[in-house]
Amino acid sequence: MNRVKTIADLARLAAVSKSTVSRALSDSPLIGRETKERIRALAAAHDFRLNIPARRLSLRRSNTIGFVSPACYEDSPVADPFTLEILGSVSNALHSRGYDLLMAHINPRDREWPKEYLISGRVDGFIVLTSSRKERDIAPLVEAEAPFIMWGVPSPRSRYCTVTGDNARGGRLATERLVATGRRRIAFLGGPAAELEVQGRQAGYEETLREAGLPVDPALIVYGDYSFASGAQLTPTLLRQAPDLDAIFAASDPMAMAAINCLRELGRRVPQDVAVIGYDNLSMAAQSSPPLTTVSQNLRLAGRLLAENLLQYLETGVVTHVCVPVELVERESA
Amino acid sequence: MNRVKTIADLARLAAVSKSTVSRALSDSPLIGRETKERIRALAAAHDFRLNIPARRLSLRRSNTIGFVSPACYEDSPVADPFTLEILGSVSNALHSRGYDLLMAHINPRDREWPKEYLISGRVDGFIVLTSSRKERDIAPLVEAEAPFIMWGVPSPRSRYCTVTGDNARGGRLATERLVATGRRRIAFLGGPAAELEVQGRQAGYEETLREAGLPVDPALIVYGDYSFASGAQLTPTLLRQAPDLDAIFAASDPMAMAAINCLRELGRRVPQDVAVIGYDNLSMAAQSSPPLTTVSQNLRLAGRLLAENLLQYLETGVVTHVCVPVELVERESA
DNA sequence: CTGAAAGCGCTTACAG
DNA sequence: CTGAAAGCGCTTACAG
Repeated sequence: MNRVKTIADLARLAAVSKSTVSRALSDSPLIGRETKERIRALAAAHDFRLNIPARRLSLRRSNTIGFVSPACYEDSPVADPFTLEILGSVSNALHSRGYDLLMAHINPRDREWPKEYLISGRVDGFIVLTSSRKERDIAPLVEAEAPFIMWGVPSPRSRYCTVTGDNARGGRLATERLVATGRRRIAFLGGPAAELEVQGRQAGYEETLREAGLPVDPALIVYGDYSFASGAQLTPTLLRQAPDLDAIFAASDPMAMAAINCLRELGRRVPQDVAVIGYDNLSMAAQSSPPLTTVSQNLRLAGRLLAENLLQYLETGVVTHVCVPVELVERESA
Repeated sequence: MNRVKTIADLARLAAVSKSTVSRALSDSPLIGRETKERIRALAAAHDFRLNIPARRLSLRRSNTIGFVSPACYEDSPVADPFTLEILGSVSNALHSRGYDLLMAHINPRDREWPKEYLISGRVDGFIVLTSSRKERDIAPLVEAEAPFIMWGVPSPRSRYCTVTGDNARGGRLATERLVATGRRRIAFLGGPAAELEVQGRQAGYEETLREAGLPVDPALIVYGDYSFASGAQLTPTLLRQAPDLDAIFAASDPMAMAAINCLRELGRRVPQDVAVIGYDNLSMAAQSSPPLTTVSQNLRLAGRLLAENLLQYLETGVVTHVCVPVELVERESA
């Protein structure tokens, strides 16, 4: 028995036309239930799969989304655990909508990459995760008029879709918890100062301090880049500038863990001497020792919204900006 | 000026046939240098890109590789930093050979996924990274006769390509370092006991102990799953079974960092009281505090070999098994 | 060196 | 409800 490779083969077996097979497989209402079932059974029996490149050519649509992240930068890939966690939920959401997920390979010095993927029909749009170098990665997309959605706070007058966390509220929740447990010298171990999400969290942090009658002390505020490395580097700085600090609100879980590590090395106990709160609730947070109290962004939902709102944009052209809710996950570090 | 979207448009502009345009763009030796340059200049001027789905249909080859990893399991995606680091180098290597990288979405309870990607022509082969559930993920691939390459030690009588690290040597290098610095009660904080790579490392560990005249003590040996979580969970066990341990050789950098964290929490200093060595030299290793001494597997090279050997297999059918060299990166934790 | 033509395997407007 | 035919945009054997 020779393999059934094309709808023509299947049509011959079923003694119908290619059109009918095509319609039966795509569940067209034009085809009678009985015919449809017969053809589908035949297809299943022969392990038949539609040829997808042919389908894409015919439909002039790739049903593929490009994932843009520093993990696939050409020169210096950045391995950020956040990327990987959100990648999983994006993949799930796209899969259930019948879309493939392509890792876009980016040369940050080149502005042609969106065209390379888009004009060539390899991708219908992009999901962009680019924590620290937003402008640089976004510009070529805007220039190429590429359909895309970004994780992060939109810049004013942006015409692209975004999904973001509620940063001001995240900053509030963390700071309120620290204030409520009696901390008075609370440090802000931030991400890049230029980022709107960092500013949002800082605003939440400062408001909460003021409401509690605590001063906002610049010596307690530093900016890093979300990485473990920057947490390890900045914690000693913080301790030097403010030896009496009794809490740290970090911009990411890796930063929080780096901070805990440094604090212990320098003889401070966590949470007794210094309470620490992270951000994102990555899988590592629950397993850290002590288990990390952290602000959860519901990355599962975030991934789904990134996928669904981009697909919706492709269909309708409607630009959406959504904000996923944020909650404090209380564990032992604060 | 209306967009130049197909080689037919370009052919009209250049006053040649579609065949000539196609050949010029694919750099065929049949075309004269002058004609070729003229056509290519025209293509560049109009931002022309070949339609890739059409090309794939015509060539009956997708020029796309599927990346299989627990990061995209349907039910419970696993965010392992190792995955992300190797993904970057795989992406680079595939890109420079003209291949796209698709994230395969896997339902581990379903054996159809390789066919779904392969028979439908979406993918020419797979790169498989599946640390802890090898058999389960490999079986459907073997069954579907899918071309693939795996990161890891091949099981006996396997007919697929592999790239692996030199585990026995990794185990030796780490243990030798610990012995040389005077440690006598060295714990093995392993990965899954059933894995050949873990057995390889353990063999290197035990041999080195014996050569140094030290006993192999079962109380010093435990098995986890490479994750930060399992490091955090098993370090107290180890300490209970062997309170006098003075070194830990961990199966991954996250495990090593979890161990350091626990040790400090329990009042042991690192490296003074207990030396710790990790595995993989992920970016976090250099930034840990103290900076982690670790066994480096050269993931850059590993990624390149995964890509190149798979492509070579697709061309020639030659099954390769290669082993990337391993070296000890000496930092401060041991 | 160049071109006309067939073919890759789908989808769908059109006709019945 | 079903089929014949055109079309999606490439590549390449064949003929010149």
